[in-house]
Amino acid sequence: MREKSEETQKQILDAAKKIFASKGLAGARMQEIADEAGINKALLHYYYRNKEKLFEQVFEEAIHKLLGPVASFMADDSELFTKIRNLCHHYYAVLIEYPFIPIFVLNEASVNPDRFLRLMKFEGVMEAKDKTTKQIEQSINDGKIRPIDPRELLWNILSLCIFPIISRPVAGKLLYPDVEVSEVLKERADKVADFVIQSIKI
Amino acid sequence: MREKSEETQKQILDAAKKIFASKGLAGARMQEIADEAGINKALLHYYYRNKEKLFEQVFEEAIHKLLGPVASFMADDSELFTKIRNLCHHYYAVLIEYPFIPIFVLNEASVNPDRFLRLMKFEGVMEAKDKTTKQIEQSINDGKIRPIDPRELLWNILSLCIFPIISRPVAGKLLYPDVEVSEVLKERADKVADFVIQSIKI
DNA sequence: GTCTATAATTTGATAGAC
DNA sequence: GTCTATCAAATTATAGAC
Repeated sequence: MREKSEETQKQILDAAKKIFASKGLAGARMQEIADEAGINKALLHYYYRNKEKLFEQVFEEAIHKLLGPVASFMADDSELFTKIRNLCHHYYAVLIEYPFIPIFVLNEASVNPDRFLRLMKFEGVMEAKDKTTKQIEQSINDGKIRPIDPRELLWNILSLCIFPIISRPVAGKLLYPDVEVSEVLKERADKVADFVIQSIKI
Repeated sequence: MREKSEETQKQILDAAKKIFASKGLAGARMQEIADEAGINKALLHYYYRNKEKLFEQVFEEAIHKLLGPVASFMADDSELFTKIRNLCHHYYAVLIEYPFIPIFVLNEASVNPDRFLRLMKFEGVMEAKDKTTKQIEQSINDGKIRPIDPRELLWNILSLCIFPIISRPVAGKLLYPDVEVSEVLKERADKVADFVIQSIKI
């Protein structure tokens, strides 16, 4: 079936991504990950010395996928409404694939906020944020959007992009009992962008 | 130091609250809870037969504090914008006082959505939601607000009320490095209500 | 590289003295 | 009611054959 190590490695990472996503770090079982990858525990440990290392791999890859583009999107020269739309789409796309990121980051952040802050600085998020902040202020001065604290606006966008992902299991059952929530989420990026733009446009 | 069982019980519940909130059910260790409570594991098991039972106790108490009043607010007969404002204020008021509840609930809800759903039904959240949903639809038909899927609107309000609380440590450092975030949060309820109403009003 | 079998460790839970 | 000591089960991790 499988011939190469690279192939197995990918299977492991995909399996780990899936299990970590639904169970979290503590709740995930190495056996379950091995099963999902179609191999056994021993081989899993052969590829990744321990569970912690495996998680680090998946997590850092995920963070990079999330924050790298966020910084790029915020730092580019597109018009404000376009930028908001791009940001929403990106957040939803990545977080649907790595839904465990927010909860894990938030858990860690409550214990050690500086660790995540360091990662954000490394990815260039701070400068990107400053640039977007200036852009928002400029848009207000130009009479393009109503007055609003840029920090407030950014926090709102983050809330509307991230919270639905982490609340998906319960909100899905509460609000969308008869629909496939993953489908709802896919369409939600654009609707959230609309919601934000509706709120700030003159 | 301790004389009575009631006192010990409270210490246990407070400790469990704290540990479960930061580690989740799977991540929490009975030893750690015992340490935090200033007792030993055996005594912990004397008060609560097993970890599951202890968790149930803490979880249900937290849910009740959060959802009971929410259901009342949603079920009352106030006008839509007033209701939105009330909801935002209530969420912020309660969650500023009990900031551990959301992470705690979301952690577990991701793993076991049905447990949370059962509690929501018990607290009467479903009926309250249905009533507010009808109210939103009526407001759209009356031309009072722009067309929007009620589920989408409710999910947005929840996001804007809950996410800032759980992201406070990291968002605070990112967005408000030189300000006291607790002060920002206190004023935020009204601003969030404004943001939502601005987005949906005609 | 991949497997089976097993060691080592963690941790929830209990027995029994005081 | 509270403790020390210990068991039993679950789970991570490794040894060693192929």
